[in-house]
Amino acid sequence: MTTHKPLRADAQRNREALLAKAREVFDAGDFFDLRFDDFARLAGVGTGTLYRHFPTREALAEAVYHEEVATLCDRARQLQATLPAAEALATFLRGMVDHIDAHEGLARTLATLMASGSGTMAEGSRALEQAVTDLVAAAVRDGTVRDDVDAGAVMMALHGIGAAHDRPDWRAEADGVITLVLDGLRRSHSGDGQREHEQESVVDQSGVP
Amino acid sequence: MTTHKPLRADAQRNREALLAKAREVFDAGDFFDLRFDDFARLAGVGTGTLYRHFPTREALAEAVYHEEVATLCDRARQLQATLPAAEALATFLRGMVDHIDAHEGLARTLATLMASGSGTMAEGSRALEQAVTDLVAAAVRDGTVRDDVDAGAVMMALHGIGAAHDRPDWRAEADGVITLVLDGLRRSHSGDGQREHEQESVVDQSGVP
DNA sequence: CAAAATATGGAGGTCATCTCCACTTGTCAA
DNA sequence: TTGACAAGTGGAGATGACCTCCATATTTTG
Repeated sequence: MTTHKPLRADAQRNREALLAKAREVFDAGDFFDLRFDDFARLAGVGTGTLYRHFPTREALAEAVYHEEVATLCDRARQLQATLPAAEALATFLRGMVDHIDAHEGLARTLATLMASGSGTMAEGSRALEQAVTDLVAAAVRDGTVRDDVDAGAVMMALHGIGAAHDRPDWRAEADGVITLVLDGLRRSHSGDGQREHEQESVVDQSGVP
Repeated sequence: MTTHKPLRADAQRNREALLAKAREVFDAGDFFDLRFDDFARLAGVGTGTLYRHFPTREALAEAVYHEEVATLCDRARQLQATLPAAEALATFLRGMVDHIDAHEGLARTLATLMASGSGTMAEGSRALEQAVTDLVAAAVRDGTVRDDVDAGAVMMALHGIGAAHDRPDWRAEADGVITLVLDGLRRSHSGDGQREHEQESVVDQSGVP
């Protein structure tokens, strides 16, 4: 499952070198300030080789992203197995912030790619999303979390956290978002009948009058 | 204040044409699929003229963004003047989603710019942020909203909504985020002593083991 | 109206991206 | 081991987007 095509020993080595260098450059946050050709040199391979292994910047990013996501998913599963659902969710989300904080360069890179990319790294994201969905679902099942808000909303909030890395006091605000989300997720505040987000059309909405 | 430099009649006209076309292209979402040179043609001016008025894509985007933001800020002030604080905040946030929904192309464009840009449109964003901050502050003052979470967190969540425009059921999830944020903002759920986001160090955090 | 100031536009320089193919390296059967 | 075929390599150069520059055109002013 890890290797879907039998690569030649040679090719395998180059691919590895590329990925290793990519991780390095990602973490430094220099990914977009670097000519793609130069990146090949940096990794010690020719331009052609780089392009054969990873046809685009995005393809390379996705490959790196994959491992990153795998780590996070493992953590999610581990937490889910050892803590009460609500706590597992909370811990995971808090940990997520730590993680993004620790790998700012990577977060920046990914945010950029997600925003501009046309649905790239969809697969990698899907895995992470599944993990979050599972955590939320478990918490819903044991009654500590409301069931009328999709887990996707949580993903969206996380997305915002990752994308806004450059705000002056990112850390405090990121923690704030998590706090809001977690408290917002708690089961019904005013008794029981929590009305859906009905949205009564507000005022005039058209941008230009 | 609107015109800080006396432009020649001629120049003024071209600037206008550029902006008009820009708004159009933005809303269509084609902004990044278009050669910048071609955009000049499209607006009926020469390349040089385009570059003189807007040295970069970002500069052009910011100009468009400005008007957009002004509209939203007006709405915020208007709501704040006519509704109770909590309701004004809620209505504004819900309206924000409608607005982004209605101008998806623009939202997409802006998200891209915010993510990749190096702090561009900081000024435009600041105005919007101020509006949100004011709305939150008012609600805090009248006791309907907690005071231990920065308004910046709300901005961050909004950012996430704008940046994730391409998710399959964006609308439902966006509404979900707003719901979570609003409920999360309600003053203390469990009595009074709402503990700060303390963050007890979770598990192993280093990306690579 | 003439001259000075201001603005125009597009031809062409510069530079990152990506393709292509003559050559090297690895693999496998005899 | 060896030969021969497949798989992979790398970098020269085509491509095309971005931006600059300046001879020309348009406004404004005295």
